[in-house]
Amino acid sequence: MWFRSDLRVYDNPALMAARNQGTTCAIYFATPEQWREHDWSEGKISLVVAQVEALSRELAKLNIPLTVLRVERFADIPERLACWVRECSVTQVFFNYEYEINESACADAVTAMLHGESVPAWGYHDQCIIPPGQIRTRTGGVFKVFTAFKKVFLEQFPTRSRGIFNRPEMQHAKPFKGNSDALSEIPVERRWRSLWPMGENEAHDRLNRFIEHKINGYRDDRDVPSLDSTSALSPYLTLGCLSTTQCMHAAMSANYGRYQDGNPGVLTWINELIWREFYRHLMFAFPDICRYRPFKPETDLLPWSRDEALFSAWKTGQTGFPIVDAAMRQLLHLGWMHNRLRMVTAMFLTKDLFIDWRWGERYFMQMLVDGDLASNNGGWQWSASTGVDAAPYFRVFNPVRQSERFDPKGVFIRRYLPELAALDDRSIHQPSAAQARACGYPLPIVDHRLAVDSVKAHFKALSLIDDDKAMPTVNALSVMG
DNA sequence: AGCCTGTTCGT
DNA sequence: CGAACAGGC
Ligand SMILES: Cc1cc2nc3c(=O)[nH]c(=O)nc-3n(C[C@H](O)[C@H](O)[C@H](O)COP(=O)(O)OP(=O)(O)OC[C@H]3O[C@@H](n4cnc5c(N)ncnc54)[C@H](O)[C@@H]3O)c2cc1C
Repeated sequence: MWFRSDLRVYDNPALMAARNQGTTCAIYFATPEQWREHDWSEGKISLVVAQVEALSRELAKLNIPLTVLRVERFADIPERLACWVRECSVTQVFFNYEYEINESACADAVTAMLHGESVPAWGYHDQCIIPPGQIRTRTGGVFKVFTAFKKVFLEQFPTRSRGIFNRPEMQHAKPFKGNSDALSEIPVERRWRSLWPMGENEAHDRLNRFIEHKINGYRDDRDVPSLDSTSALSPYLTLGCLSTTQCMHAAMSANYGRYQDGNPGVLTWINELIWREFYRHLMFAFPDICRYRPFKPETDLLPWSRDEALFSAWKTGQTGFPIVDAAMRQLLHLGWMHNRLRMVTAMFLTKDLFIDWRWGERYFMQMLVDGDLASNNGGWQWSASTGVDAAPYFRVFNPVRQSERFDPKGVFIRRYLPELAALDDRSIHQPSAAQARACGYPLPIVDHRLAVDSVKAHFKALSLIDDDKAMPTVNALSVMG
């Protein structure tokens, strides 16, 4: 069994298939250089190391030895894997598919290399509730609108989704001794492990606690960051400590097994799981997502700003907009940010500062413990209005309005911006110049109104190009300035 | 899962 | 003078 971002023994299709074929051993490749190239955060790397350690203990209980090898890049994997296969006399290899281009190319190269050794390699779909590519429009196309995708997803859920797999049965004896020493060479930070304790049991506990205590209120509370009312399961899902299939079934169990009607909290949470599913299916269909291409190609013509000073103020939480700054400091502190605030901060970067969404996408990836290409790219292209089913360009968030709506008493702002704690509930969303000075807090780095007017003009110029195909692109752009 | 502005109707 | 709604971006 070749493990990647599917670091669990429960509900693991490839592991189950391997075990059904006979005596099983497991391997994991730590690829620090590749992780760096993929902008994995320090936190995510620390957590993956912790999770592989935890996995090796879980596998040991089943008498399945785990070997951890360190190579720099994916390109080194096929040969090392083939070597290991020979050494251990492995006759078949099992793995779960990943849909990012480099990950899937790596699995293809592994399959080809092993084929040369007459060792078959079998891939399984584990990341999606319904395997990508299976949800189709009537004409066989790919859904680009979420609500349409969701409708068909729910219709086909009973027939196209797999059931949950149990943990495989214990083997009578370990074929050989495992070795995860290579993990100790990877530098990790303690902080992340205490913020996000790893282990499959931990993930299950958190899922159960969420279902027991929070899912009923999820519809009404999910948008209020100070309530901590969401599951915070995303880091566990990203590493594969838990599958979305397990989440789906857990949610249904709190709703008499139903997924289309009943408990509104459950239905809203399932809706979010389907967003994750939607973005993964899209990445499978459009792998160009991994090449920093926007869904709407014409938006590449927008004259995005390259202002490093503004970008830096955003990154460090010094924009002078309290809700934005509190959110960015939550990201720095936890390696995680509430969904509402991801939208607010992404919208602020791309619309108020008019900075290229790819800068933000990359920075999020470098900071998040739940960094996931499909969801992150989906979220950024939604916010930047460059995506399929994205926010229309004119539907711009006002950061102060968002703050008043979703943090009315400033509880969240005070948590991350203690320097503003003394301000009253009304002005904390938008301190006056005098208040800001007194608190040692920056003045707003942009005029929201002006910024919004200008960004709308840029997008409108684009739609002119789009409407009038006869007009050469370059001319339209130079007219716009 | 938007926000602003203007209008109309009621108090 | 506020709520409710419509329309534009
Ligand atoms: C700009 C931006 C960037 C994002 N980057 C990431 C990312 O790198 N990794 C990531 O996992 N999510 C990302 N998201 C989606 C979402 O913000 C997080 O999944 C969510 O905040 C995680 O918190 P939670 O586990 O408490 O979510 P819950 O509210 O408990 O939802 C449960 C699960 O559903 C999925 N989910 C929820 N909302 C979304 C969504 N909007 N899109 C896709 N999946 C969703 C997640 O897997 C989440 O763990 C991003 C969203 C935006 C707007």
